Amino acid sequence: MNLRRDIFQAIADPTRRAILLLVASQSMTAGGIAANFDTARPTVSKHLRILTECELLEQKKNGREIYYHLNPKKMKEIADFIEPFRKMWDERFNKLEAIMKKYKKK
Amino acid sequence: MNLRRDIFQAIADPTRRAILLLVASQSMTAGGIAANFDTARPTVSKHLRILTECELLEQKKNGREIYYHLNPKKMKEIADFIEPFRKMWDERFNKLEAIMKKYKKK
DNA sequence: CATTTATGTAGCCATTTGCCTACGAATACT
DNA sequence: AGTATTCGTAGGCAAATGGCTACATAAATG
Repeated sequence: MNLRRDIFQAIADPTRRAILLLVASQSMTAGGIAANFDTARPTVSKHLRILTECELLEQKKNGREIYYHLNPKKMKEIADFIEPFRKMWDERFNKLEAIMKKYKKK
Repeated sequence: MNLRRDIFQAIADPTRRAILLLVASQSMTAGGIAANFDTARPTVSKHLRILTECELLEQKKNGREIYYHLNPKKMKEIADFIEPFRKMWDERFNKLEAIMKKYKKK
């Protein structure tokens, strides 16, 4: 399981999306994360590796435990992709944009 | 090439993301879309099928031509996934939210 | 120091993916 | 009618994916 390591590929797997949501609020150990899934621990470990390699997650070692936490900057890259489409459905967004323009002028 | 047809899987492929961006501003025919890529036309056709099956694209037949156009509602589903993470990087978003609250109160 | 605990890695396997070359179906053109 | 054009589908293939069972490594624990 190598090659093709980009955020979109990473996000494509349901388990990996679940991991991201799980770690969003607080950092968790590899084991703690794995405990939330039915798949074998090494399988989750592989998912963590993929998420880490594409920098959606970051590690922080603490003794023999490894904590994983989200990297918001990388999450933003996904948002950036859909941003051009946003105006196509979100009127509220346009309204806010308009307000923001006024706000900046002041 | 069957099974597992969801937006995230669809978005995972670079060619398919390019197609979405291409069709964003205007609807295009299958051939017109394929002309923008180096891959064989049937390959692009398959990508179009996948995007259509997961409802990111919609077809509109016109004679022997088939026009593809974006379905913003489905694009929003991707945005919905990252929405919970947005506050982690976008201060501007928070600022706008604050302003919006005031705005609504009036 | 031997043992348990927390993780990652190796290697194997079935399934899925993306791509290509025919080929088929339907509509337009002469 | 016969031919050209626009598309989708079938089938085959190499590579990637996700999962599992050992096994390796490294840090706590008794």
